[in-house]
Amino acid sequence: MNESKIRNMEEFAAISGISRPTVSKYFNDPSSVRQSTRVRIEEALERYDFRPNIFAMNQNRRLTKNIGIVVPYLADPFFAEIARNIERRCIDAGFWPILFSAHGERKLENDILDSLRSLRPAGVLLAPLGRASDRAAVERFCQDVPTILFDSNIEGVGHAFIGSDNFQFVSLMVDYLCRTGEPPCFFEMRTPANPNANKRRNAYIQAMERLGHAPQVVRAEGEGWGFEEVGYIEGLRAIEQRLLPTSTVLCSNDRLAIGFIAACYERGLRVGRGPGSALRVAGHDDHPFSRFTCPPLTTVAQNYEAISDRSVEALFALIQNGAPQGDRLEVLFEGRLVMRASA
Amino acid sequence: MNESKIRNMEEFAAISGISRPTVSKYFNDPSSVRQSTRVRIEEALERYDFRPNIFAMNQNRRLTKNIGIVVPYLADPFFAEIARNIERRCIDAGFWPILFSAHGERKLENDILDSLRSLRPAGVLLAPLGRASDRAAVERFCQDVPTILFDSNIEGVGHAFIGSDNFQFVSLMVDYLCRTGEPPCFFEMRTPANPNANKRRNAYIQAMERLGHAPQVVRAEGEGWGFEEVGYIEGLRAIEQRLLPTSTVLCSNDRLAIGFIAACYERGLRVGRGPGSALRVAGHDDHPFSRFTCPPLTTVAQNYEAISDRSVEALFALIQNGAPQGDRLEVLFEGRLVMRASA
DNA sequence: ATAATAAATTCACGCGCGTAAATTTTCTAC
DNA sequence: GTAGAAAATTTACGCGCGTGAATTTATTAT
Repeated sequence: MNESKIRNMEEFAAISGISRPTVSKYFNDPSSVRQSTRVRIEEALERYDFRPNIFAMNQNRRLTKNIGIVVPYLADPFFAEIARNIERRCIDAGFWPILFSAHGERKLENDILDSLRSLRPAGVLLAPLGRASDRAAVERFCQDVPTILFDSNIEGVGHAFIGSDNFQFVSLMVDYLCRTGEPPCFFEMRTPANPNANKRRNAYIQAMERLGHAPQVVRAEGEGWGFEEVGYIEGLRAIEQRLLPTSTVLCSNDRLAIGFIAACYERGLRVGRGPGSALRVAGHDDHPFSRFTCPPLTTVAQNYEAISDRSVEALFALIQNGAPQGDRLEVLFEGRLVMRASA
Repeated sequence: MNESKIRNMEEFAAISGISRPTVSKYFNDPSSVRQSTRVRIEEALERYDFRPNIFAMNQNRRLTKNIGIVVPYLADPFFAEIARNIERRCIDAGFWPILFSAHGERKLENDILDSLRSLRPAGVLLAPLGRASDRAAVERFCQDVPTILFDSNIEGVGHAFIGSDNFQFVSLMVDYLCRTGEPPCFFEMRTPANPNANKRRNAYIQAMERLGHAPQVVRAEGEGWGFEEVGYIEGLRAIEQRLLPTSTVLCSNDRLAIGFIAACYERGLRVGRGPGSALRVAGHDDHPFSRFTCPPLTTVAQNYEAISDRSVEALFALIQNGAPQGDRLEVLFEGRLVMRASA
């Protein structure tokens, strides 16, 4: 490879014997130029490895190839995994994904939306904070930028929502738990950050009533995104103060369950479904760490890949075709029961 | 606030009654203009909320305000936490951090460096993959872009390295374990992805010999960044095949230990330091999840904040003063023993 | 071979801002 | 009040590329 002293597209066009506008066309869509031209450009490309200046490109294009990915809390491996999937799809489609985390903070989420706006992205995939989100701000943003919401819904905001069917998740698990033992109580945070939590509680109540059992919700105090910590602290308290009405505990999500199991262990309560076990514990999400709790956590698995794939797909459609004609798209994926040793 | 129909700096300069070049100066450094001018600009800014076009800014500036942050594996909450700290510092200093994860893949790391180059960043904070990194590629990159390596060192590459003192980590733990019970064997991956692992093994051997014990290394098979999985699978195998020469196991890192503890639990081996415990298990790093294993994991805590702070500090110095005169800076922070129930 | 069509090229302008040089205004000190 | 310094302004150019209109060249059909 010749040393690349190519400074701009002008020079590159010169040495490859093609006009600059044609080269420009090539970089925006290689298939838009004649085959013979394309070959010549690509040959020159191998010898000189030139890349157009991103800033100049983005300045002049009506729409950039940027795609924003916003998650509420990146220290949660669940979002890291989803972000990874999404990133890959975007890159494969020739886009430039940029990842942001709100780190659980409302102000940061708003700042991110502001930054994103000035990046003039082709589209944005947004998993909002939920309750902590600034609904008005998100709404304004979605009016300016094609945005798909995922994981956590804000009713009526954004051009589509892709997530999980929380009702199906919870009834699946409640059915299973009732079928195999004592009906569960429901362990959740009193003021959950995520709107999915509310859906899950309601689904729990509904499922229990359907089966003819009395629903019993145990509420943990605590704020923020340190769910394991809350599950642990409040698990200890629940055990000590005998707040658990049953010996089967269905946690609103796996991270709470991870903390709760740690509390059980510390208090010498054996978790599991076998004889000699004091307590059954289950969760939702199939968090990456759920396989490594002691005992491994029985849970309902989110369909990570389906969610990320479908979100990206919806965004691409939105970018190409503009806002859809009909209603706001909502896709909810079903979960899969993952039976492990904890319940 | 008046509706912002401001389309560019020209218009904004006009309505605020200041010349465009002066406004430009203001945005590059508000303190570089006269106080009275600054006030006038900021008043206009409140009424019209104009923001300069990022792409046009970056195109013409010698150096952008972008700072690249590259981590090897974002699904590891350790890196998510560090990234968060770094992001915040950069924003506070008026920079624009952009986060990338190599997701454990060499090709992706190289791609990221390529992308980063075209972003013309003021500087980059890079936690390389380690063994899987393309040394030559990273080296070339560091020659073009001011780069600080952190967490994982590549000898001689980059303008500085900020990390942890693995020797101190391990001797701290070995001392503790020997002082309070049987000397530990060392559980690690046979071909660790991270160069820190090699340092830790050597440190273990050295520490044991210093104390007059025979070092015993147990090697786990397995590749990649799914450390918990490896720890679990190989933990099961080690227990079944009675490969553990002692009843105290020092894991190379916490994620391995998390998997190992899960294996112990499954095999009915009680982990802990009390009577009735079959095995003591310890790790290194104080991974965010280590507090929630069963039992909670005894470990050596990385100084997350010191590492991220010092890295950012070193990068800013590098950006301002250019390459330093003397040797490549290497800063190693000491760890803190965190005694929990597992050992 | 010629006409009709498609692709490539040339030409020209614009995007929004950085920045340097020259000039004017404002500030500071005496 | 004036000289000198400092800040602001004016002027002018350039960054690297997108893009549209007009023109030329290449391709395909007749």
